[in-house]
Amino acid sequence: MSDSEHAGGKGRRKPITARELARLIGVSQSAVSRAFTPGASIAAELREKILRHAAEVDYHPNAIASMLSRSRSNIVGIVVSDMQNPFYPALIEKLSRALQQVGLQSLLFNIAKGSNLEHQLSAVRRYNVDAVIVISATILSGATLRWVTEGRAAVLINRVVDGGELSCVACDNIAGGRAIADHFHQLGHRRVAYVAGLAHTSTNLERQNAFITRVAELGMTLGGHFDGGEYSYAAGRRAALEVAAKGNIDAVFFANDILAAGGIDAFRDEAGLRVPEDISVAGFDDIAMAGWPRYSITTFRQPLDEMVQVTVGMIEDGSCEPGQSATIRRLSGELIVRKTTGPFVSR
Amino acid sequence: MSDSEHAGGKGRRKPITARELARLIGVSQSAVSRAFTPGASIAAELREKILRHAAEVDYHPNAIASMLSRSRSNIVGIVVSDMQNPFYPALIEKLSRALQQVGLQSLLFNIAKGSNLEHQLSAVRRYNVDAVIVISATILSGATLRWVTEGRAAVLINRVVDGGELSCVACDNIAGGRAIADHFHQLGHRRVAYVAGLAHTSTNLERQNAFITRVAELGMTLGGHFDGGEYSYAAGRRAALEVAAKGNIDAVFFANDILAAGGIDAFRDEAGLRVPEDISVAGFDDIAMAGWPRYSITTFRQPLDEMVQVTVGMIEDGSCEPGQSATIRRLSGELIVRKTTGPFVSR
DNA sequence: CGAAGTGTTGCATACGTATGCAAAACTCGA
DNA sequence: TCGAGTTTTGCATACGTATGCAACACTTCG
Repeated sequence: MSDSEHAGGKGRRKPITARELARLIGVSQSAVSRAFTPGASIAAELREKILRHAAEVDYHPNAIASMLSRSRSNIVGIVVSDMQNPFYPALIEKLSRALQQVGLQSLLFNIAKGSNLEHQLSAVRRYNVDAVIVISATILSGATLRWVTEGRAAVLINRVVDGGELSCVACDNIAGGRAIADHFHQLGHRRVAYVAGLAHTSTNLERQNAFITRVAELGMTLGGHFDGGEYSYAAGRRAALEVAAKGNIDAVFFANDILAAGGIDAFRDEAGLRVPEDISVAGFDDIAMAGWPRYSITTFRQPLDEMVQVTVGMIEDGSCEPGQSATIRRLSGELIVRKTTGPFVSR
Repeated sequence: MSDSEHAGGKGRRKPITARELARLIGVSQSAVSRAFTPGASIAAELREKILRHAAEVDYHPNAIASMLSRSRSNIVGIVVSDMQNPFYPALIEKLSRALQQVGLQSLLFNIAKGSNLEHQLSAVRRYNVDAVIVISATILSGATLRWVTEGRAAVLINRVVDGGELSCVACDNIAGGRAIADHFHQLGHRRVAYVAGLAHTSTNLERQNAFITRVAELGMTLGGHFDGGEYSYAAGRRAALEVAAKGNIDAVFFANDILAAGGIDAFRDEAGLRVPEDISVAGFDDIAMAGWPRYSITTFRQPLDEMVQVTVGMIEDGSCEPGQSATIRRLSGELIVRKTTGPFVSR
């Protein structure tokens, strides 16, 4: 039973290295490296020869060694904390695809809500990610700032931080809040309510303030302001029950679509209200489900593709590097009127 | 304007290395390494001293260098191709959390449906991931097998491959298909239909065959067998319209909940059928949405937590290494009866 | 007090690729 | 044919940590 190297057994055999391949062909290891480096100084002829032999012996450059040598990982850390809201998976999917498009991989840091962030942050740092994308409303601003102080490229998506040191990409929540208020007003509603997700998050504050301000400007009454405590279906349901219990509300703006979905179900099935005949409901984000007939939620659409494009652009051109002054990109969204809002009917 | 090293500016300053820290304290670089390695041979006293100084100068071990040195990355590649179905984000979230729990990070490989897999597979290989978890029904069996032949630890979730060379973790789809058939039969339905997602996937085949077989055993009639072409809301809707057009069907088993959701909406809103009075509907997976009152789908629940636990276990104990004989773990699910199925009413 | 045993530390090197620099090969015009 | 200019190639080293091995310190027992 010979144990020669071409045994081809099932065990994990050590992959071939650039140096071995080089010796095999009779060139230098540098040549192999250059053959796999686009734009490197190498004759086209030699490159092809090397690539051909590489394919034969199944050589793949070791990305780890490359990272160490170049002090660059080609990996982007994506920090997320809530994958239950379909908006985030949708965003992550588009992001990771766009990043792969430009040769970057996505290392997922799925941070648990309660646990100590410090420990998780240290993981982000040990892996020398080229950039960090934070897609989370729940991370404390202080900790996030510390990363950038640490000197790492970073982009916050769907969240804006005041300090002016972090680059952000977000939808124009102000315009969104106003648009919903205008829409309610146009339909004839006069007593409206707002349901928050997480009260202290920037997205919530922006939508909330814009909505409330516009409501006042238009002479409508803010009949209530509720806080779900989280951006979830269950929270929307709870808030809706409070709204229903309070009574005398024409229209409700939920801080996002998942809340709205929970709210709509609670109104219809638990509070005995018809939507939109008895009460109008609007959400935010325009997740896929919002377009389904069972919900058909009037909402403010976030420009997902554009957000992704801008974010990847910032990472590519280095404009989110710590040296640069932070960019804040506000992308405009779009009011999508569906069937959860309708004209006011006096009762 | 001095340019000294403590300038503390905003630019990305190079992180301190173990060797620098060592010189600073007056110990060897090995000592620093050992201080950060649990179980290494080092005096508790010295370790504490090193860790204290490390915290002061903000030293973090470079994970890249560690990977290269140990030929082990502590990274698990997660291969996904469809994040639209909420089942997958939910699974990924739980997986990444469980992996972090045991010190592993998740590198996300979000493979595009149409594009050439070869290119993406090579990325999986260049990063020396310790293991690969495939959570995708759409990857070709041949390509997947090639990875393992390549000699990498791998686990397939929610998909079983015949060759016996790959470890798999899956729900007992056979029992699920049977349970749905039994449930339909108990309710008095006699003419049933099946709606496939992707026809050639193992999950689909198992659910389908079990269902159809049991339907025959119980003396029911298979009134139709439809193929959505993908596991999506839109596909479910299309299939439901076909079912409705065909007519004379008592109950439909959709291959998963997303299909079922689309189907239910199409029955109710487009075909004018009541669910479950006119037609019963069952799904599979028990995604969060299936429990919402608007849908309240009767479904077969996959034991998500257990699947994650088993998968991480296989990676930890190395039982999915290429040398080992492949394990196939079948986890039992549970029929969840909700409101989309009801007793047969003669028409 | 010396020897054996145990626990701790440092030295030196390996991991696999990238790249500055110099040597070599090639091109082109005089 | 030779030299200047350009492209291509190889050499040598750096990247930062882990670890086998030997040296060292310390404990314990005879």
